[in-house]
Amino acid sequence: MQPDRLSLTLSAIADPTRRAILMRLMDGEASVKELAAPFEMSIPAICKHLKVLEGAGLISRGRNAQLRPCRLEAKPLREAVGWIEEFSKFWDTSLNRLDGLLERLQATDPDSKKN
Amino acid sequence: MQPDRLSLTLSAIADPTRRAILMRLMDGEASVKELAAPFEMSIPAICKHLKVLEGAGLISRGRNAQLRPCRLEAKPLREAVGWIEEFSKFWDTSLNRLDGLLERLQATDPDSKKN
DNA sequence: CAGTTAGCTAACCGATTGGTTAGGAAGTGA
DNA sequence: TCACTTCCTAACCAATCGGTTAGCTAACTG
Repeated sequence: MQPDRLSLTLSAIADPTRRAILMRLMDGEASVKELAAPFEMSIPAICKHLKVLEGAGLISRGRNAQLRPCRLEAKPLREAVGWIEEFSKFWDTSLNRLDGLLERLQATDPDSKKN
Repeated sequence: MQPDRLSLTLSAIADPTRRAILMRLMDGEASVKELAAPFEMSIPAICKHLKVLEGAGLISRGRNAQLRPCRLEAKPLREAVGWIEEFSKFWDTSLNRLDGLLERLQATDPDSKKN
């Protein structure tokens, strides 16, 4: 069963390497080599991550001489935001007050951050 | 390397079965059997999904006789919303106009939809 | 007590994931 | 032409994922 678009998007951004790549692309287009630089992994590994991101529609690729620059695409993530915000809405209406209360209670704890 | 909390959350909701379970839990607590009913898979399979959701902190479990009811938990998904909204913000400010332009350009296609 | 119900773990399986190395294609430029 | 750079695919590998069945515990019920 091929996964639906939302699942594709979410599993694409579930990987920290791929999120870091997306963050980097917020500063503008970048080549594969530039994207790979911060990581301790091979170029082909980065290529695979880029393929996943492209498959989810989160990036698109251009062509400039030998370079195949990547840039961000907006739409699919909007859908993900939509889904998650369904839940936000639910929690905002029914759980926010309890949530705030809990945080306040934890804040009264002197300095032990055990959670 | 154990994954960070955000990755845990996102990969938990990347699965359509688990999203359906969360949706169901928006209507209130439910037992494992109740949660399993709509699906064509075995109870142990559902148990595994519940374990993933619990591991991500998205649900918690109670105890009532033989039942071990599940309920939603709010916090981890908030973090996910936060991360994704970082991107929304970026796109809203810098890409929306380009986005609209591109859609208009694609709309040179015969009769196409507006939004 | 015996029998039923709810839920779990263990062991197993095939498919997918996330990485590697090797090697090749395509473009640049001496 | 030849060398170099950039990026890709192919093949492989270990680990994880998503499901199964079998069998167990714990709690209710007759």
